[in-house]
Amino acid sequence: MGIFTKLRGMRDILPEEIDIWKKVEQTFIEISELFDFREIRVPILESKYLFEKGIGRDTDIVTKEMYEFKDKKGRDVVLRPEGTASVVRAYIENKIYEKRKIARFYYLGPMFRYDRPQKGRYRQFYQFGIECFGGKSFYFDGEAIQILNITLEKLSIGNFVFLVNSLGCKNCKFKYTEYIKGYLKKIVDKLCNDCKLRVKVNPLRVFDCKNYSCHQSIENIPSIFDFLCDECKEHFDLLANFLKKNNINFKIEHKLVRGLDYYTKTVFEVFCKNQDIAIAGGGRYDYLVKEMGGPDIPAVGFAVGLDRVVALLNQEKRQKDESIYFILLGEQAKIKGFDIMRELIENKIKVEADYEERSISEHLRIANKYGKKLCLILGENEIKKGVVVIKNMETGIQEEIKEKEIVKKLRERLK
RNA sequence: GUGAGUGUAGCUCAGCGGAUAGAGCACUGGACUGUGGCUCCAGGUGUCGGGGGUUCAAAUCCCCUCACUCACCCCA
Repeated sequence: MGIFTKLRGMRDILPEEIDIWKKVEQTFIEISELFDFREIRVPILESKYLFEKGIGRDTDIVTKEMYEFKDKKGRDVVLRPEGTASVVRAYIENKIYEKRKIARFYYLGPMFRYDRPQKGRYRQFYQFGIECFGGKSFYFDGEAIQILNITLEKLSIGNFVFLVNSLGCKNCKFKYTEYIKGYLKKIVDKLCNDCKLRVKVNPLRVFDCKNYSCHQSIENIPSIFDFLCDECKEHFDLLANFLKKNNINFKIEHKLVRGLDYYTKTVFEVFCKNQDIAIAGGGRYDYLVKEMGGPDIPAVGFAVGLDRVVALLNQEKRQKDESIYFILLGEQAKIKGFDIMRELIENKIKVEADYEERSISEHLRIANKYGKKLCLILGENEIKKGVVVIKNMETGIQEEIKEKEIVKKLRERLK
């Protein structure tokens, strides 16, 4: 090991893994674009206050998980911990609402949270997300879930389920939270230390506690559904009906609460049973645009943890080296080899060459180790005859071919 | 931020107070000088994560530190 190592929670994504990353990203992009979502690229560095306002001042993300520092002018800046706040900012700042009734965006890129790393969790991680502004119909919620579902299916991610809940509108959410706070205060002695804190900061989070005794204590706690107004209830019922009709594997989870303050009405999460981990989360945020200084416009979106999706796919398979290994023996062959390679790349045939002086045995051993299917051999003998040898590494069969037929023959042999 | 576990060869790991620190795979050279995989032979495989301490003696025990892994909090 050298002197330098990567910072904690950071990672290198090596070429072997890149194909699968590209596939995951491309699939999300493709499906989202088919629903006419458009890419938006927002800065990685933003003002700290954007997230205090957006995510919530008391959330864990803001209080202890942001990479924050002062720039040279003393401004408080942070590496973005999530994408929604930035996209909302851009939506308002660029007055998109003047141009479009419904505005659909997708984004892609690194996010940063100063957490302790563990399985599926890094300090720099990657998210793909969509945000749809301007629609309050449940169909927009359904569309977001549908996009996620189609993409995950297309990627052959198995064994996942959508957990769905409603937090209600501003009024319902407030009433319920106050009720729960009162309820918990009465039984506070039975709760664990973490939960005692939660009662003050975010009472609904007590639902997520894994402590058995806490679980018992709140077993009979009334559900949010007893507090939903008619409109919220209808919104949720219609969405549930939509999901059923579209054969989406979902489960109503009354105790699903998400840690970002801005969510209202629909919240959901994609939970993968194989890894026992959530790979995506999202929901509706009808007041955020207004709270951040824009007009009163509802919105819904989700974010996917790409690292986690890639991890699920990575266990499955790896690809073989598809390029051709070009063996060049001697100086003359190298000179001539460049002419041939030029012709190959013009015909989109991938070729790898090693220009070091090596014996043919060594070259073949290397090609074998790399898992090459075909080798191209060019040495003095071949130059004299005006030919090149194609060797199939699986069968061992070699054939001499005329220079002019190289592209044609390689195409045939690559099939 | 809290808790647990692990750091020894390129990789996977054994050694857990005693001599010059080991195995498998990989790697390098040769048998085989323009033909890989198979076999055989010969070999480097090393700040034992770093620093300090205990001891005649430390990879081994103790303390500190760093890194990784997992769990909690929280989240993708």
